[in-house]
Amino acid sequence: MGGLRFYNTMTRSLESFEPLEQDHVRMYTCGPTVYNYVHIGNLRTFIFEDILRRTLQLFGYRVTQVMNLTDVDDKTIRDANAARIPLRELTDRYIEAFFEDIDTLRIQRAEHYPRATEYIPQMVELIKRLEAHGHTYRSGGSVYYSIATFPEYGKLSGVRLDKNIAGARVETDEYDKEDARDFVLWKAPKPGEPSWETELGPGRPGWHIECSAMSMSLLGETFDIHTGAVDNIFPHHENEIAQSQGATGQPFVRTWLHAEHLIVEGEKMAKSKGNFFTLRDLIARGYDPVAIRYLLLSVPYRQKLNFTFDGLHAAQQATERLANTLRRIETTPPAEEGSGCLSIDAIEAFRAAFRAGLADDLNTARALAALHTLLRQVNTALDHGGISGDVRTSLSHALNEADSVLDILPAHAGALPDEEATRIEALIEQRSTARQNRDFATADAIRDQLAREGIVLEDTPNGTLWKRKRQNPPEEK
RNA sequence: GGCGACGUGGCCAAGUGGUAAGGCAGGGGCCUGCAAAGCCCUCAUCCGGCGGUUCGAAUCCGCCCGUCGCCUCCA
Repeated sequence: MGGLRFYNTMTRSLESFEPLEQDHVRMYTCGPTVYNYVHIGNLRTFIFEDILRRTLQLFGYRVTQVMNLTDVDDKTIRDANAARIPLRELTDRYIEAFFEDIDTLRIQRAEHYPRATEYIPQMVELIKRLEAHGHTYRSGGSVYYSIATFPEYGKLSGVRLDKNIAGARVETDEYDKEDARDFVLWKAPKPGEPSWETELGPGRPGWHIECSAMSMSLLGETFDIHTGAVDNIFPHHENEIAQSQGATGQPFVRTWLHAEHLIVEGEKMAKSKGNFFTLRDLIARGYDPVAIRYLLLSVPYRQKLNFTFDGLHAAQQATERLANTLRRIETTPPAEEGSGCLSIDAIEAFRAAFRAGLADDLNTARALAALHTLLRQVNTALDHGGISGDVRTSLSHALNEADSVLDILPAHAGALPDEEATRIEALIEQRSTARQNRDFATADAIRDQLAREGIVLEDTPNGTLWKRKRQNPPEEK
């Protein structure tokens, strides 16, 4: 175990990772605000968190991951009101859609998905602790955090609020803050907004408090890793630190990891630019979820990821090639040990390179390069000496290990002799007979017919294989 | 105005002092009845530009040009 290195936003440096508990990592990953379908930018971050989680597991750690679901905020309230439905109905709908989407992308489930509205008592409790420590003030029925009482404020982001007021947009303050830099912990009730009766008075929570309350409730006052996208660094995570450490006096988080943004065709993704995509949009255009996953994980998380349809096409080709090679391995009988065979050394070199890539701050590009190199060696061996039974077992283990993190190889579907497959195989049988009789016209007619149905044939020394061709997405502009 | 990231072949991208991984696309060849799949060869004398440090830099320093992001609720 061990050997992992992560770039900690707090220290702005690469650090060796050691969890507080020897074999156990506790991490909090900022989740979605459930007022709409998640977009591919959100998913890039979730996939980074998935790779993080799986890498920790690969390196022997038990992981407890919490991902919050923000189900009360300005936008959820706005959209529920617009649709004239209860807030809960709106958020239930998009929570369900969220789980569908992460399943589609093979993102592993976290251990906990707390909803903000179910942690109101914990938030109130936390705010009371902050009050007891003198970090807050009340005004107009709201409770505010006084930045001036927390000297470390700004340490994570490097933002110095006193220095960048000029030029920044000046917010017209809807509430009554003493200082423009302060932020709200508890919002006074407003007409048309949900409100909770609490010891703080009626109202609803501010955005930042939920993450402090839920993370500490489920993971303890100090835990190992906190993640999100770069836009969360300021003010969200900065405020979380102020809230948590202001209340407990203990360090909040040991390692902060932040994913860079995804941009589209070189530009920030925005609904107004028409370059805004949800997972559902891409699936509807015929793209394969595994290709989308591949693309989103292929660029290391601290790099901006430029999402393009060319890139998605390339990802689709790459995943198809991986699948083809895997199929070759499975359908080729073991060879005798000999020259031209795949060596155990090649597999061990791959395992080392793959793990080294991930250990280096989740360098997925390096890990993928190692995988591609191995699979080329596999194909070369298959074309020449072959793969012996023993080597094949090791290969299989190594590939499973890699895919336990990447999850981009096709699932072993097993033999499923449904009617469709039976019919196709009967046609292939007819074609084989025709080929044996050198009746290529008939053979090709059968192949063409199947091709029109989206079935691709491959004649190999071990018989004719078939696969379903992925529907070719329409050309993008 | 403040803070920050980045600029490597047609596209994506690794590499942070020792002489350019990997993928996609392209070209040539092999295999095949023809395909498909796969393999082999090929594809950056060069890493935004100009200086500097060094025996040696894509990698360190300075300046310039360019792109992108954050600056109170956007992952």
